[in-house]
Formats: sequence, C-alpha cells, structure tokens
Amino acid sequence: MSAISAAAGFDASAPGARVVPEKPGLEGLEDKWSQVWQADGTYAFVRPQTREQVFSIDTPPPTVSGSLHVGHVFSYTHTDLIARYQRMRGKHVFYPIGWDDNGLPTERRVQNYYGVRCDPRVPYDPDFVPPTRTGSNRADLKRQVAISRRNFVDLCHELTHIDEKAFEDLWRRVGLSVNWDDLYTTISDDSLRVSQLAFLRNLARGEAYLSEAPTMWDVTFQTAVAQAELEARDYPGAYHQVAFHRADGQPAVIETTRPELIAACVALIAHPDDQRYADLIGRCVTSPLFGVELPVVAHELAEPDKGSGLVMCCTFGDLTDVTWWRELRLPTRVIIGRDGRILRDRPEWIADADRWEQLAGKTTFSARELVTSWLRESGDLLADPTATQRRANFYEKGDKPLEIVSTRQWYIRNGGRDADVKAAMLARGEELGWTPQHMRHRYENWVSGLNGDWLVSRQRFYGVPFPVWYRLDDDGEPIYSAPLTPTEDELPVDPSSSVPSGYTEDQRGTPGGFMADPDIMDTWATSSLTPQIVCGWERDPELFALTFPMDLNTQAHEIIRTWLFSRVVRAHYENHSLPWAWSMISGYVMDPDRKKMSKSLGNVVVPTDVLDRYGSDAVRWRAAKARPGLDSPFDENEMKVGRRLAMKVLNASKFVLGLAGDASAADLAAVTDPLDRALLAGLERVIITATAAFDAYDYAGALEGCEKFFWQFCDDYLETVKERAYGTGAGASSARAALAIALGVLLRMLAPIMPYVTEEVWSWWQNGSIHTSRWPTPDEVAVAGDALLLEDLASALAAVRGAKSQAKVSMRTEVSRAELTGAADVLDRLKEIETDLRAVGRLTGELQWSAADVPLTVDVALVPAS
RNA sequence: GGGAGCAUAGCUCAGUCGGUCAGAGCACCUGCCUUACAAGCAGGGGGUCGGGGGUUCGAGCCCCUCUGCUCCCACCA
Repeated sequence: MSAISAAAGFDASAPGARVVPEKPGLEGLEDKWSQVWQADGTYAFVRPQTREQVFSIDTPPPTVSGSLHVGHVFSYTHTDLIARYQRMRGKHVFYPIGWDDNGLPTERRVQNYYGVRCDPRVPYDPDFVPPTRTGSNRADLKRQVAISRRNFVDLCHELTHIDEKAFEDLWRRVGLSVNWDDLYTTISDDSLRVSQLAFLRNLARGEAYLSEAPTMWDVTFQTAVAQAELEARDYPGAYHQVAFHRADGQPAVIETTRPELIAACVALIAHPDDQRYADLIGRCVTSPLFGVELPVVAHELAEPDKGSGLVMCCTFGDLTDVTWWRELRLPTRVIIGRDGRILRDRPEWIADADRWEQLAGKTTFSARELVTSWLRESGDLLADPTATQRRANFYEKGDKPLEIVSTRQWYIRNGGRDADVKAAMLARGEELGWTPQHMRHRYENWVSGLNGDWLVSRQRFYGVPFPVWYRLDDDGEPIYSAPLTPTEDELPVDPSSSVPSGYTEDQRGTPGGFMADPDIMDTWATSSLTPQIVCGWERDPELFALTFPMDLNTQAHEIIRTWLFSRVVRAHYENHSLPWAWSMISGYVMDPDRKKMSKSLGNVVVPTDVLDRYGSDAVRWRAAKARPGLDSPFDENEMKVGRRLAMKVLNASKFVLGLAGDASAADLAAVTDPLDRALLAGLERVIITATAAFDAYDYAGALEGCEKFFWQFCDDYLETVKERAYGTGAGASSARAALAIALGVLLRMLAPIMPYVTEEVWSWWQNGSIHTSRWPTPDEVAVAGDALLLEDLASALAAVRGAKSQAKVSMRTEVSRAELTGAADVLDRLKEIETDLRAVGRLTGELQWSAADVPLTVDVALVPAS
C-alpha cells in the first residue's frame, strides 16, 4: 500500500491523515482504491429488513470463452452507473456478477486452445496431458486429439478458470461495484440444480415436453439449434430447371436450388388457383433419375410467380417443406444424415442401387454436382443452372447452412404453438418497463413471429444434463412416453453416472433396464434462470424474498429474443411474475467507420489498452455519454476529454480545499453573500434534474447537467470568489462555506461516473467512502438564492474577457473604466456582487450602469501596459 | 414484404410543453506563462436543423410525403 500511496503523492495509510497532495495525479488511483474497496467490502450486499430497501440487478454473465472489447466495458459501465446511484440513494444494491462458462462456446474454445476433441467413446485417461496449443484455424481442427468426455469436461473447467480470472481483473479495474462475494457461474452445481429443478417443474406442469419432429440441425456441431439462434445469411446457389415426368411422357417442370434432394422428394406442389397445373393436381408424376412416383398436390403456400410455379417438396429442404409435409400428411423420405452427408444405406423407395452407391456418403455440395451432371445426361436438366443469391438459415456460431432432420428433442412451450401462451408473453412485454421505450417493439416483434416452441436440448457434452432416464422395454428400446425423474432433493444429478430410483447400475442399457437421456441443455436454458440462480430460488428463501422480482435488467439489444425473452418465459411459469420490473438496453460501440466491432472484421478495440492510456474514469465518462440503446462510434479523442475532466476534479478540489480550510465542517448558515447563495441555488437545480434523470435511467442526462455545472463552477465562480475567500470576515466565511458545500455536492454527483478521482478527493477531507455516502438532496443547499445571478456573472465575465482577448492582452490587465449596459434587473443583480466583479475583472476604475432593454454588454477602457 | 430507429456545425451529439433553441464538446483560428490546473485559461469563426408540402400568429419540434443510412423480423422452390 505504501508504494501505491507514494505514487499518488501522499500517505493515505496513516489513519485520519487527510492531506491534500501537493501535485495530485491520476496514476495509481485504480490500484489503490480497488484494493481498498475489496478489503473494506465497500460494495458488499448487506441484507436489510425489507424488499423496499433493496435494488436488485440482473446483469449478463459474459461468455468467458469470448473476449471483451470496449463495447462490453461501456455497457457494463452503464449498469454500474445505476448501481452506484441507487447505492448512494441508500438502497442495498444486490448486484451479482457471473460467468457464462457452460455450453458450446466453451467447448469450441477448449478444442482450439488445447487441440482436443471430445469423443464419448474414448475411455477416461487419468494421466491425460493436453497437446500444446495448436492454433484455431480450420486446418488444425482435423489434427485434434480425441479424448474422453470426462477429460474434456476437466479441460473446460481448467480453461474457464483462467479466463474468469482475466475477466475479473478487467471488471475490477473498470470499477464495477458488483458483489464479488456472490459470484456465480452457469456450470456451478447450484446453476445445475436450479436448471434441473426448473426443468422438472416445467415437465411436471406440461410446459416441457419431448417430441420427435423436424429440427434445424447444424451438421458441423451435430446438434439441434433453436429458432432464436438462427441467422439468415446470403449463400450462393443456382436455379436448376428440372423435368419430372407426367404419365403421358410430358415434362412437369420445377425449379430448385437443391437438385440433390430429388431423391428425398415426396410430392410436387402447385397453388390451387394456378390454371397451368389444374389438370395435374391429383395426378402423379415420376421423379427424374430415380423414377419415384409422386403425387401433385395443391397448397396455397406455393407461389405461382416463383420459378415455374410448381415446386418439389422434400423431407426436408426448408421450413415450407415441413409445413407441407405436416399439413398434407406426406410421407417422410430422409436422405441426409446428421453429419450432413447422403445416407450410406440405400433407402427402400430408391430402386437404382448403382446410382445410390455413387451418391452415398457425399456431402450435399458434391451430391448436387453429381446429380446435376446426371440430369444433364438424362436430358432432364432443361437449361443451364443460373446463379442466384439464396438466403439460408445458419446457426449463428456455425458456418454451414442448416439442414432439417427429424430428431427427438426437448421443448419448452414459449407461445410458438399456443396462442394463449403467446398472448401471456406479449402481456409480459407490455408489463415490463423499457429504456429506451422502442426496444419493446423488438420483443413484440419476436414473440409475435415465433413459429415453434423453444428447443432446449443439445447433442453436446459440456452443459447441464437432462435429469431424466428412460425405461427400456424387453427389446432394449427406450420408452420415451414415461421418463423417469429424480426427486428434487437429489439434484443436481448426472443421469449418465447415477441411477434412477428402483434400478441398479448393472441394469443400465439392458432390456428391461434403463438408459440416461444423452443430451444437455442449451446454455440459454440455464441463463434463462439467472434471476432464480442469483436470488437464491429454492435455496435461500429470505434472500429470494428480498431480491425477487428484481428491479432492473441490463443487456444489449441483440439478445432480447434470447436471454431477455427466455427469462420472461421461465419466471412466468415458475414465479407467475416478470423476472424484473425494468430493462435498460445498451447500444453498441462501433468502429470509427460505424461498423459493429467483431473479431472476424478485426476492428475490435481491446479495453486494456484504452484503460492504460486514459484511465478508468475517463473511459467510464465516455461510456456515460452514450445513451441507452444508441450505438456510438469509438473515438479515442473523446477519452482525452474524460481524462481532462478527471484531472480537473483533482486540481479544482485541491484548490477549493486550500481556500476553504476545515471544509468538512461547512455550515449552510454561513452562506450569506448573494453570489454564494446563487451558486447553491444553481446547484439545487442540478441536484433536482440529475436525480430525476438517474431515476429515469438517463445517466447521460445526469452527467450532462453535473458536468456543465462543474465547469461553470470552476471557470466562473471559483475565479470570481477566490480573492474574497482569501480574505477575512463574513464575506470570506460565506465563500468558504459555499465552496466546501458545493464541492461536496459536486463530487458526490460525479461519483457514479468517476469513482476513482471522486473517492481520492473524498479521502482528503471526509471519512468513509464517497460511494457509501448519500446522494445530494436539495435541502443540503437550501438557501434563498437567485440562480440567475450566475448567468449574469457569466455574461459579464464573457464581455470583459472578450474585450481583453480582442485587445490581445493578459486577463490581468486593469480596466480603468467600464460601462455595463443591460436590463435593469440584470444590472441590479450585478450591483449586488460588484466587489467580486471588480476583483475578477480587475475593474479598478469607475463603473457606469446603463439600463436598456438589450442583452448585457460591457464596454471597457483598458489601462495600457506600462 | 412487416416492424423500429436515425438524419441539427468538419466530427460526436444535446435540444423537455410549438414561443431567448441555433446549442455543447472535439477539431480549427486568435490570444494569454492569470501563483489549482499550459495535459491549462480566455476569446472567435462555422449550421437554409436531409428535401418538399401542410397546420399555426409562430415549426429541429406537430401532420403528410419523398430521400438516404442503420437495426430487428420474415424471405431457402
């Protein structure tokens, strides 16, 4: 501590040593104060008696496998501004932080970091040492070593701990006032317990169900993907005009971008009003190459002006196919496997074994080439394929278009299939407060457009297992209709290593025995429960009653459809309430070209560099200027301005305390001078507006008012009263008291934005942390004063300074004669502070006052420099 | 195609109830070593408020319309 203090210029380690440093600086403040805050538990959550005394915040657990950029620093700072304000308002701020370390992002990072890949068939190796890091490009993926699931999960834990330490260091440096004692992770036992418990209750109430259905499937990760994780991207393709064959030998022409799916075709579809195909509907055609007989059916989703108006329906090429398949009760003819390749075994409806052998095992891409060449040979390709830009669905983390496969998956009802649930979810969206208001539309838009329930199971390894087993019948086939579940007090369980009640381990996988559900939950299924996890749901009833439903949720707009919505769903079912009363949505930090920062674009600004150069207070100041929901471009120059303000706080405070003497005992009653009263009156207005702004989550507006007043305080007021404050008598006492009171108020109003410099200055003359002091209230500055006088002073100063500046002389130049022309009330007010005015403007000679209905002007005669 | 947001000085942005609203900071220019701060201070130039209509005594502000940019959702024949 002593080394740090020396860097800061004084010795703070001596108790009660409240010394204003000779040359204050910003260096070392972050280390010094973050250590003090940690040691003192400044931001710890202490349980009060009632819910009303608490302000609880749900804040996103960052994915530790990712990296943080300045955008994260900005949005997490926004939350912290509110937390610090509420704390100063006397609330017990419940502000936990967590790490999202479960799920696919961690798996991918572990694969790349250690050069390994999970293969559940590999036995556990207790002496396993991962290969050295091999890099993360695609070529290296193929060289990864296959390891057991248990070794893999060990590595996941190992790496997330490394990452979490780096994250914590950054957040501490930024000065987030989170409850570090209540740190949580999404892979912890408690998160597992909460996830499984909530799931079992969903299951018991019928909100969760198992269903075999066509599912969006990522062939790279070989897992199902939920609607919320889809991303439509442009994808190059080509229209192929292909002839199917009518009974009379005439062609029935379709257009397709996926000719490889001809073998999976189950029908041709035309619009019921399409006269061109009226005679064909109800008849059969045969497919080219494979000669499979197919019905031609009418459905209004077929668009006459797309392609030829006749379209093939395959199982499954796209989501429209699924609709047709379901509504027209078409058969299922799957030819693509879960690895994205054509099935090895010839399907029964395909007669031509030779052809199939050539096709089997091919990727969709090479199968398309092969089928196209066949069509060309057979004459069924009626024209050269024409290039087009397809819009295909991708898994947001994947790089191959999704396939649709029929699989058994767990779903949670979210309104995608039940009108009443959807209506309930829309009502929750209306009930929730939004900052900014218009983000509400994103929620409504998303919920209204849901077309299926929430798919929560993933065919992956690192995550929360489903706490479910299935009985096996006499043939060893699982009985999915009646899952076996543990009791709630057994949770968390890993069904692959524990045994359902009434069974023994040796019955696992045997006929008449049981098997574990092999899947894990999607990471959103866990993070959808962060309010329950942090608030101690079914673990700590006292805490839960004090903190839930929470007051505030803060997050980015891109995860409204995922994180925000899924928490609303869970709390609706589990707690019959919203998870929080209000949501504050932050915008992005864009690069200077207004592009979103992303690793792939290579335009990410690393926060540690910026923090090194400008300091946390400066970066936080810049963050506070970005209003909720608005994107703002990154510009380093703006950090300089923040740093300048931080320096100004130090210097001005030092000066004020030098003038004010024993400032901690400042007495409002001593403030008698009109200008001093005007200052406090102006300050009162700032307190009122800043408080209202913070209450409305408008931290930017609060900052604007405080900052503007602070500069005015420095440039006009401080300059003006310093001579009087140096003196003796009532005028001096008044000035000193006003200076001390104003400094105390201004520091506290800046404290949420710039926690380090304000804490530093506070320590020079006050006891305790500024961050646990009370937010200023109007009664602290309640004197009968006229704030207009400050404006008049500013006008008069500007006029005198302008004259001197125009004359290119020093501000110290004496004024031998001055004529002040302006409205009578303005002149009257200025007459009240004539002594101060004379001192600051060096108006040593005669003053003339001329009343006129014009803005204030001051004509001066300058004493020539001798 | 459906929804939302944005457009004000070279840049980043404020502008609340229609009436001191033509503003701030940065940048630029001109000065000033004024003993809290030269990483400072003072002063200055700079905008037809995206275009066009309308309402009004009066419009960045309200209405209509057009244009441009951004985002969300849908869009795979």
